[in-house]
Amino acid sequence: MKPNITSIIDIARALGVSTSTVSRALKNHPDISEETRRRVQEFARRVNYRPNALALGLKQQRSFTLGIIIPEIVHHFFSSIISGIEDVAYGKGYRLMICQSNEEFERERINLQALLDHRVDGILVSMSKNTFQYDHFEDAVEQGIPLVFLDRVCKNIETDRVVTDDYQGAHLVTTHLLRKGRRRILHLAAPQHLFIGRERLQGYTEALTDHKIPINPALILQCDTSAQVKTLKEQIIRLAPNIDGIFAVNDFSAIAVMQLLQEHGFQIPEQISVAGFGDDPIALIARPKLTTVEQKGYAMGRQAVQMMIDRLEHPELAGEFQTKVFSATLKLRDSS
Amino acid sequence: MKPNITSIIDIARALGVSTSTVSRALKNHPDISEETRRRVQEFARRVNYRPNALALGLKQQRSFTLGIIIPEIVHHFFSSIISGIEDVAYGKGYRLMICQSNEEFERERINLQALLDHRVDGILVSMSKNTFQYDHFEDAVEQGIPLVFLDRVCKNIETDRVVTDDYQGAHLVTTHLLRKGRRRILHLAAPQHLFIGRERLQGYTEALTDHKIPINPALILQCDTSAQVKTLKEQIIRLAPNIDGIFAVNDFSAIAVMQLLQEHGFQIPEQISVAGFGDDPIALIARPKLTTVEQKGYAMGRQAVQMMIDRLEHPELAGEFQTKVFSATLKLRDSS
DNA sequence: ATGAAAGCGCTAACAG
DNA sequence: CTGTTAGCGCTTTCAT
Repeated sequence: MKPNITSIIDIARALGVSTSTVSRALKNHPDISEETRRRVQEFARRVNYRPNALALGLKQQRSFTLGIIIPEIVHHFFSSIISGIEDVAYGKGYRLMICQSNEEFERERINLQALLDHRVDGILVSMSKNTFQYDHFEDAVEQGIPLVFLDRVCKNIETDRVVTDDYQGAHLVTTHLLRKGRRRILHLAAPQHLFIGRERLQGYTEALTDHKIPINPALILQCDTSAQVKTLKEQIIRLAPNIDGIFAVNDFSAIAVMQLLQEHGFQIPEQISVAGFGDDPIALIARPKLTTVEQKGYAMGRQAVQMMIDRLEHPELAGEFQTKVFSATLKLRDSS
Repeated sequence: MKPNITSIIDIARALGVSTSTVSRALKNHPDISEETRRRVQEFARRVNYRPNALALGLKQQRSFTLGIIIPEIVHHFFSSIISGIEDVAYGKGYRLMICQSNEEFERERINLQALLDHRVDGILVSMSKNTFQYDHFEDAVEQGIPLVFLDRVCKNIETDRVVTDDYQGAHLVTTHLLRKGRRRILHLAAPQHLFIGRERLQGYTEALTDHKIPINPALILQCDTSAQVKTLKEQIIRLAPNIDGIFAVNDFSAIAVMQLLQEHGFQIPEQISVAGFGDDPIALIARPKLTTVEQKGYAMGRQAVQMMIDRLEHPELAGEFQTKVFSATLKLRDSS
């Protein structure tokens, strides 16, 4: 930040007017004479004047910057969310500060604080897997910073939310497996303190119940990463001969388990049908192509900022908090 | 940004001292009495005081924020870069503003301007594919904002750079294919205005030349996305019977072409060996697993911020600009 | 139609 | 050891 950047003061000095005149001329204030406005704007353009966003933010108590905290940017779902957010945010003149929690609570807390320090106008959050306490979110809300939770929502905090209908998606895909004649379906579940984990498990169990199939707890494993599939390798292989379907809570574990089974000679989908959740691009790379549930990350991101900006720009019609639910659709492919 | 956030002024008022005393006490200035320091710090902690980064930035002409412009966050390579950047930047007290150009020049220009408006201290850039003019970068440099180019460097601008040894990587993988006895190797190339495109092509051609194999221009196709593989489908299939190897400029096109060939009955690697570049996680999902060149995104990101922060914090030893080259290593897998 | 002055939150030179 | 003052860049009353 070198001093050789032009400020409103430089322009004022150069043109022999006051800074207030320059300020007004620049934003087409009606009080300013045509002549002065022209001179100022022309000069500003010539010297490539750009307002200092820091000064603006300080003055207006409004930074036109939004914060984002997501678990891991490397996951396609989250990066799609970011793209969605970015596309509408930029269009409306907002900038973004993006942080990753890396699924760590402490990092999430620090990130949140950093965003507050920078006086962002609002924060979009997808909670880390390892967040079990919520004071940091409460602090933000108390300071008057609106939050919008995305996908990984925090039920203990009253805010706007944007989620996938996880229950419905899980029900949908489990039902699909059942219709294919699968009866002994293994569920690779997400941690149960996560709302999405509970919802997807419930979709699974209720679909089974709808088909009068008793729930077998031995067929519910907590296993939501490919690394965990490796860890639980033995156990899964032991189960394999006795199952005919798998519903994994995301595509990573779905593909990992599919490949594990293939290495052990199981035919997918002939012997075991496999389905995932999320429709990550890898679902199309895997062989067989993975049946999965589409989750509309990009659209969810757009929706989330939309709600945020509405709230920021129309605090009067604040009203109640909203939860926007995106329904999930089945992507039928070759693995089931 | 509600006014109910405590400022240094509130603390001063509450404790009956001046704001400068508070400011000094907070940063352990030696002039302040033990007693006052304790009182101030205690109070600050109690009311959860946090300095306003906007005010700080304005005052110190230094925002402790870095900008990043990358083509697309959804690509694993770029999100790894971001993770690397983030990990060291946060450790050193810098925050990040991340922007995507979506491979559009105009978006890149706008993003750059937005970052300058926010008075970031420096900008890390990986150029868009469609950037053919560089005035926006020059402007930044002229304003005294240091740039560091990452991977997609701009040769026309004098700055620090962090790159993969694309030439060497391409030479390595092509040589590998040659050693496997492949002689008619198709190269799916990146656009030639990109430095990486030229370097990888050159690695390919020189490896062939080293083996006394004449370059066949018909075996060089510009095709660096899976979408383009689809577009060039017919042409590729027509070539297929006459080739025995493929070196693709990245893993997306490598896998797309591999799957295209498989659908048309070609055996990989028996009939045609395929190799990519980048070592994206999809290389391990594809079947056969893709031979590729590892590109150390995370490490490159770390290196790039490191150089940036060094430059910012030690302008005195500014010296010449540096280019840090990461050598590429071959990931031998089943597709070759 | 324009300018002077105050203030957003903070720091630092200068005074005492 | 502490306070006063000025100023970072900008907006906005309030005068004129």
